[in-house]
Amino acid sequence: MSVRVRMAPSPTGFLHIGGVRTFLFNYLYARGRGGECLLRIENTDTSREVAEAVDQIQQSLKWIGIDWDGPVTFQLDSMEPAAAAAKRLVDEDKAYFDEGAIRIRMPREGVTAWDDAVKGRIEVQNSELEDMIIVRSDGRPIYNFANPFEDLQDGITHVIRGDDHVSNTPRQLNVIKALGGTAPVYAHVPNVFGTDGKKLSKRHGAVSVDEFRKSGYLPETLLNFLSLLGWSFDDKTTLMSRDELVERFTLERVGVSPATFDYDKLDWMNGMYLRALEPAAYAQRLVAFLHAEEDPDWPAATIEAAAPLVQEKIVKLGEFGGYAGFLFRPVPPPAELLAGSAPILAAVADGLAPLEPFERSGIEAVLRAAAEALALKPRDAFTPVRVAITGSKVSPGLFESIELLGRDESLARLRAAVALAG
RNA sequence: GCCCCCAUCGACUAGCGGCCCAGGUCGCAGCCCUUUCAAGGCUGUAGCGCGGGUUCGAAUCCCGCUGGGGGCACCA
Repeated sequence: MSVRVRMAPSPTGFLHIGGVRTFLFNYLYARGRGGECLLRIENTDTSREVAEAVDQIQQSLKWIGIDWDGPVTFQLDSMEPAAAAAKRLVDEDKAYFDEGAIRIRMPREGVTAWDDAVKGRIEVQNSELEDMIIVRSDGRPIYNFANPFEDLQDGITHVIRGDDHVSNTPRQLNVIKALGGTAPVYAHVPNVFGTDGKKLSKRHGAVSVDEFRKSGYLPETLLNFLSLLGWSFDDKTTLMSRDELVERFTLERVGVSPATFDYDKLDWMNGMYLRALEPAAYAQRLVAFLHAEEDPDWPAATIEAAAPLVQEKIVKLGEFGGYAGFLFRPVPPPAELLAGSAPILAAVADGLAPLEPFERSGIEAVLRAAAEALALKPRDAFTPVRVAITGSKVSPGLFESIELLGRDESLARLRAAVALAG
């Protein structure tokens, strides 16, 4: 039997990162076994909001690197056939009308059980199960009926979903039984929490794929990080590409207890991926990101030139502006950081004015000579220069920054700083 | 209230009866390197929720407790 799974997002706007983690497990499981991965939208209407959300969901999934097979399907489209199936159950006396709604007969004795691919065997006393409404009095099927009905229709072999569906499972199992179908394998993966042990939400930080993208996380980071939430390959491996994940993922190694989303570790990992990029690829991604999220007018050539200066330093592409924004706009230095440093600033300006060629090594020589002449430690001498040039005590390498800024602008900033330093 | 699930360093986890006075990664602290910040290198920090069993031996198995989470809709 070949594997077929489905990802079933609700079209509620943005794609939640916790949901993506669940989809990822579906995706990895199917792809690792040559199976199929379907995308089924669990919509209850066809409003414009839904259409937009569906669009968003697909874009987010594609961006992060999760693809699917066949056309996107919609739960709403199977409402009719599901209702018809419910009527058939009534004809077979497996269900009955109750005040206009249809209820399914649940077994009265014994247990309903299944071997969960993640949690192991789970049993529920049938006495706990009530005859559940499967179709409303207005004719619309209920989720707990429509969902397993569709899984049957779609030939789903493995239902990999969130922990919160565990208690729905015995009901759905009985629906499937009534419909005469074979139950898929169920795998309930643990939830993802925020740092306070509560469901991951906005107040913990970014939660939608879109937010992560806009902050400058790489899709490969998110994919790798998400895979490690509730799953591990072994006791040592942390960094894995999508192909490696596909090859290594198994449901057996999915954990049973909930995981906490650790933003610090995500940042670390993104830094790892960012630094591992070839300089050219890094520059290219940086340009695309900045033009889309920061300022489309920043010259690509300047960004590319600045890329190597920040690659080792920033952990998210969105941090670029904070480090290298001084290359694109004036940055008035805080006067208090320049107090008493007029001599070194002036000496550096005088030294740089005639420098030829205006390059890193020469610039460094000028700065070091100026520091030595004034008997200043490099650290003490360079700080005011850094502040004058970049507007901050924290910046990319000073010499490279000056070279990139160019002689005219550098001298202008240094001389303005001399005036400020008094 | 009833039902189900879960429980290893602050976080993600390895561990599936002896290899563990518990290993890796993030974080944190210190040191080195150093023009700032990072990166990198080194060292360190910290954990099997509690109580009973079973066993020659338990983080690993069983029971109870406590603590989390989820569910009990003509919601999805």
